Amino acid sequence: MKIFNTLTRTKEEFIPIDKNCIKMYTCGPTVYHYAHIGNLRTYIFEDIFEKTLNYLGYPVKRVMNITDVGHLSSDSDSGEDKMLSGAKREHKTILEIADFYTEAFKKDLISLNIKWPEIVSKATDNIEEYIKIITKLLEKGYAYQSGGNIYFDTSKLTDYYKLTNHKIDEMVVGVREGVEIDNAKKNQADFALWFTKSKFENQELKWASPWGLGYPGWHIECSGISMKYLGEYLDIHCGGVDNIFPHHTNEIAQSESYLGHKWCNYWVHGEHLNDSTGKMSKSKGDFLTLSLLQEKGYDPLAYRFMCLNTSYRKVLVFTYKALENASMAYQKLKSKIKELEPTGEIDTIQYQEFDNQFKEYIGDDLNTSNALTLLYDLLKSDVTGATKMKLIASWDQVLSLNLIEKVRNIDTNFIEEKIAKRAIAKENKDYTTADAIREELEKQGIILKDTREGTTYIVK
RNA sequence: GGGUCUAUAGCCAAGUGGUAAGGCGUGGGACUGCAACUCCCUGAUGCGUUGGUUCAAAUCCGACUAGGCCCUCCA
Repeated sequence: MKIFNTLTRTKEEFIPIDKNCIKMYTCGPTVYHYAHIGNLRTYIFEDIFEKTLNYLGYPVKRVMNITDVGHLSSDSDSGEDKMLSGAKREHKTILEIADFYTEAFKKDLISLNIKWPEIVSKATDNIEEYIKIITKLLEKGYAYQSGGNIYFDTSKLTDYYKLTNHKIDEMVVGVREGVEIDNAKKNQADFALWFTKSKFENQELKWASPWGLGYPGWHIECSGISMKYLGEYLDIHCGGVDNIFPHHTNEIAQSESYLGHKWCNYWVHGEHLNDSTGKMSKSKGDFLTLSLLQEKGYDPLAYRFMCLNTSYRKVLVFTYKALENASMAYQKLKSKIKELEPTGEIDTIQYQEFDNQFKEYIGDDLNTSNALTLLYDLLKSDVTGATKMKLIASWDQVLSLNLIEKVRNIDTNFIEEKIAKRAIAKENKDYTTADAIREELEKQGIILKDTREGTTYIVK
């Protein structure tokens, strides 16, 4: 398959280290609040990526972290810890906050048919791993102690900015408001690996380390967890585009300095979901959660469908009009599929042709848009119903849109009786009764359809 | 200021040199007691503007315009 690699900024042929076990790491959430649907777009993309690899015959070992400590709102020793501010906001302990929002996140993923990664590990469960790495970085001279903290020395690297092409001399310090200059750092670009002195009085979580009681920096967490579970060589590392700098840049710096060789071959980033004013954030405007969309009557999978209609590498602007559009399209697609009957034999030649085309599309940098178009082409084609249904069921392993739902058990006698009663009412031109029966059944998800040959029904 | 990405019909969007996929919506029709569902028909001489390369450009190159994102919070 082909995939766009941020490292080279080109679409590359994917060459696995071991085709029998693809090693994939995806950055997980900081569980200090609900996820908004923009956050979730990234997990939809990663889910499609993992399932595409599976569909093309590659088993995947995927690891994801849960950040429950150390994520400051600034990377110098300033700003507030996100977890801490979440706890303060809700008058709970950090552990309570972490557990609560981890569960909420899990529910969101289930609603969106996103597979829970094989290994999910909490930042706080791997402290010894970070200490091991930091110790070695100090030994090798890539890190230094200053002002009570341990920092990574970015001046030791010549290719620190290889992921972004940033030019150090052109960088503007403090573009964002509220960024404080940390005087303990040797270079402005240096980042903290371990904090021992904390400004926060209530810093609940601290661990013993060779440098004193403290807690890890944010970036070390992903390197530590990744190397612990996936070893020294990684095939794929994913995340949202916002992670390219500084998070992934720093991960590369510390991991490769620690290992002494190249760490990860493919860096793949999902673009953001914006609103009409630009980037979506939890602090500004509507805080769009999945449950809010559900309250408004939208199926979470309609949102998944909306994401799949375009490329993961393009900014998607969220509007209710766009969601409405996707929702209608998704419902229509499902009802079309519902009317399929598994008639005829499975035409193996046609099956292969369609399936190969599908693989070509999703294998082309996850072109889900073309994959969906192929689905419409299939529905319109003259292949047998049995072939169509088998293909759709198979493709849905990747698309995960519940395209083929199990028909629930229904009392056919009951429906037939109602239809008969309604027919009599219609004979007598008693449309009030006829419409009442139609409505009654509709409430139970049974849609009547009057045709020349009589009344039939479909079950929703 | 530097980096990076984007611009295709009312909306979402594919397209990577061979003459503009697909979906939603709109309008028309079939079906219906009326509907809903479904089905059929219906859209860009045109791909931000402008030069250039080429037999051929939405696709390649230059300039310009508009906008997004990053430059130590984020997915």
